[in-house]
Formats: sequence, structure tokens, C-alpha cells
Amino acid sequence: MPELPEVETMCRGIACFRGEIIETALFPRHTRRASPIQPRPKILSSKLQGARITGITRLGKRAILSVTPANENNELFLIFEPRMTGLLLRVPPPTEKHVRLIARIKKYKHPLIFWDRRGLGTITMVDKSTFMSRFGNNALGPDALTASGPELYDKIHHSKRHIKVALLDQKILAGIGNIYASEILYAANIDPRTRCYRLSKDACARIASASSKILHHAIKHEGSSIGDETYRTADNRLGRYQRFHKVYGRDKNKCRRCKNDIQRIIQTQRSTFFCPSCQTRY
DNA sequence: CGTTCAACCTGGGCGC
DNA sequence: TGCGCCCAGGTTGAAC
Repeated sequence: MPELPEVETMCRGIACFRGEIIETALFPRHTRRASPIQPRPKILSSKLQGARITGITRLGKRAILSVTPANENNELFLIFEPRMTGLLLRVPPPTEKHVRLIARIKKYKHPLIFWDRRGLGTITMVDKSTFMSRFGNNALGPDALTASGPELYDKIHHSKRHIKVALLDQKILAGIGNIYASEILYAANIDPRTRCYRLSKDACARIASASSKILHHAIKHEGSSIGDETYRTADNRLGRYQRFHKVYGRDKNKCRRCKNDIQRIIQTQRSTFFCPSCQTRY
């Protein structure tokens, strides 16, 4: 679910907790352990108890809380990876059933909650050096909100992959997922099946600029909420950017620009939406 | 080497 | 109604 705009909105929604102290951290049910570096709930609880939240930032599609444990000076990083259905909430969750973390915050009536229906999301904690090696510039491309055309061109001009598939690769640009990849390519007038090496510097500049524009616009409208058990803001409201989608989920509808049919195709097992007449293939 | 694919999960929607 | 199947915003590591 959450891509860059949704995770950015979550981070802004819980920004009030910056500087505050975590009283207790409970893990009421299993949270998937996707990596051996992921500390067990017991360890997480003890590190978080009494810790101060010193920063709340987004890195690609992850939300990062910088925390300083009660009896330590070193800063640790608590990393939330929502994947498909994870939410960070500061109000009561949609159901109690899928609550994965309850962090009581001093001075606040409601705790910080990580809620995840499908349970594919992860919560991990690392020190600074592990953070840099796992999530630094080698592991992640430049942020899709601010990346430039030349940066994108450098990353992809040698590649045979379809541009849509490359945009989903977090090492190329960080933050783009399946919804915004389709929307960005529509805005840049580029067919998602175009091979990367065929894209000119100018075309890469159009993609970078469309990426920045669309993601900023989506943040302004607090992300995209589609379907029922869907993305919510930290105070449990729906996002509104789905109203602005030009192609995603609009197959069998008409292109708003040219009135031809929007098409849905499958690329590496995932849906891509585009307008064959507005988006040119190079 | 670059690229693709199955697996990780739950639950809603659909056809029979 | 109910069952089985398909599908969904992401990431990873194994397989090709």
C-alpha cells in the first residue's frame, strides 16, 4: 500500500511525538520477522521503554523514528516498513485485531500504533552504522520527490528493462510504487513498455519532473486511498489523491485527455495502467 | 551479470 | 450460503 506520499503523510501525522518520551512499547501479536537483524519484541520493548523520540523522517517508503534509549547516549533508528497494509496511527485503529505495536507516549492520551492487516510489514531497530549500510545511498536511489533527470539517466540508460519496472526498483529512485509509477509515466507521456536504454536525457528529465510534481500533489492531498481496508492517515482519515488518478485503476474508462480507452497490462506480475495513444513508445 | 519469480500474509469479491 | 479461486499499494532472495 503505502508509497512515498502515504508514508510522508504518516510521518507528518505523527510529527507531534517528536521530542516526547515513550513510556512503554507493547507488541500484542506477531510481527513478521523478515530479517535476522530485526530484534525480537522483548529487546525492542526494553530499548524503547523510556526512550526519547528525537526525530521522525521518511526514507523512501519507510518511516524512521530516531530514538535515544533511557540509559544510553547512542541514537538508534526504529524503522517501520508498512509494505501493503501497514499504518501508523495516533487514534484508535480500524480493528483491534491487527495491532502490532502500541507505544504509550508521555503526555498523550492515545498511543502511537502500528496496525497491519496483512501482516507483511516489519518493525526493526538498528544502530547508525547498520542504518547507513542497509539504507544508505548504496542501497537506495535518490528520493523520487527530488531526483533530477541526469540522476535518473545515469541509473537507467544502460538497462534493457521496461521503464515501469525500473521505476519500481528502489535502487533507481526511492519511494515510487505501483500506483505512482503508472501516474508518473502518464504525466511524462511515456509508454511503460519503453526499454530504459531508449530513453533520452530529455525523456528522463520529463520523468523526474513528473515524479516530483505528482508526488508533491499526492502529498498535498494526503495520499491515495483505494478500496475498503485501505490506507488511512495517522488520524484515520482517507487520502484524497485517488480522485486525481489519470490511469491507475481506470482500465475500461476513457483517457481524460484523448478519450481513448485506458489499458491495463501485466509487467513482471503487476498491473500497469496507461493510455496507448497519449503515451509514446520509444 | 541482470532480470524474473515465488513467497510472505489476510480478507474481499467473484463464479459456481 | 459456502467453497475455492483470484486479486491487492511491497520487498526479498533464489532461480533463471
